[in-house]
Amino acid sequence: MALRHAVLAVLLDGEYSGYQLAKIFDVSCSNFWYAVPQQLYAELTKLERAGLIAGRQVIQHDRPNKRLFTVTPAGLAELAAFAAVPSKPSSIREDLLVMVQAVDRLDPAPVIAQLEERAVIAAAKVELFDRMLRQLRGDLTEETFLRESDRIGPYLTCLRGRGFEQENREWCERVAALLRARAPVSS
Amino acid sequence: MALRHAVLAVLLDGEYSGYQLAKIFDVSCSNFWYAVPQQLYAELTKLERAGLIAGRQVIQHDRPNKRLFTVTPAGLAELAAFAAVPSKPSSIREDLLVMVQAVDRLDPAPVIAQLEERAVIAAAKVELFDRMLRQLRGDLTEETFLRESDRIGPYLTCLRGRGFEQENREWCERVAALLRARAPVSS
DNA sequence: CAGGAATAGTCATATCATTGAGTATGGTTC
DNA sequence: GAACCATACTCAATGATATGACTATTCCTG
Repeated sequence: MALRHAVLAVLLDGEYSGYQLAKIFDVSCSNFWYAVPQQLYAELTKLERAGLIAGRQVIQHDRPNKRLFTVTPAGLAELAAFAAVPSKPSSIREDLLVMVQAVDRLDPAPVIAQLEERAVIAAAKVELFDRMLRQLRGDLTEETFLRESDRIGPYLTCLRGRGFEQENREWCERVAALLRARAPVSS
Repeated sequence: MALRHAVLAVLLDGEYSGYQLAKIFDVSCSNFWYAVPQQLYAELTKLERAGLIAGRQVIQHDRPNKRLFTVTPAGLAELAAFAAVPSKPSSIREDLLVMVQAVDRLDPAPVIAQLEERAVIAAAKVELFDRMLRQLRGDLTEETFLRESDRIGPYLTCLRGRGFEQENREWCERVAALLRARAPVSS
């Protein structure tokens, strides 16, 4: 029952189609939730049936028609109710950490390779988030923007995503260098 | 197919019963994977049937009997195969972030309360991880331990857990303070 | 004009995860 | 001695997620 709230939260920003949502929720740029398109289309159907969002058909001539969705007052109330109940911390589940946990008893080479690859990915995401942040705050300083803008939610979640990826990158680089130094391998 | 590898990775450290594993995988101290007891018992059954772990019955007189499990050579091979295939980054899914994403259109009071609560929880986990790290490295310095010990996997994952919670704490505190400053509320 | 990419979406299925309720034993505390 | 907690584990039902295969349209490129 949480994907639905993530969808509602994103639709607060404006009308989106399932396809557009799919891009927002994609791994490459989702800073607070991830979902595949199929999940989103299914969720949109449920949300519409529940009266929490309203869809309208848009006829297009240059590409397939689409349906754009907006949050209804009932949807906003649902979000408010969601925000009112205490949430549990999300659980950590990361394959790469499992590998590092076991690395003493395994060949470290593939683990090192993955750590280095992940560090690069994390660095790219940090840069992506930096671009998103700059775009969101326009020509204001961060401080001014956060004090005065009336739409800071996406900026704040983006900050969290940036912090996570920065941490991730530093850890991956440190661990990779360490494992390399301990067991000099060719790869 | 990832819980199974997490279980194998933990069982590398020694014999454990399902009940002991359940404690290790509990939210309060799991730094790289989380699972409820029922999942673990089910997974242990599957792993034993697949020959990846071996269990032995231990008769106890002061409390119920238990079964202790160890990784078999086949299990170690399975872990090695797992570490060899590239893993996907885990997806972010955090209720609290969904709330912050939507906070501009909601009453900020309950969100602020949850952020402050979460900051306290994160701070407690940082301290817990610090204690675990100290215990793991004994009287060695971190640098010496990481260079010379032959069991650094758990230490490294613990470092990642600490970094995550530290980041989390700082973000929660900052965002809570910011939202408080923007909309002075009673709560 | 064939092939591929982008847009826009659907269906089916299998596995995974969550939740709640149980069973059983022994020790401790009030 | 009743209640409660810790150990140790099981079963069942539901809900969420992941995976793969599909349909359809239009635009752009070679």
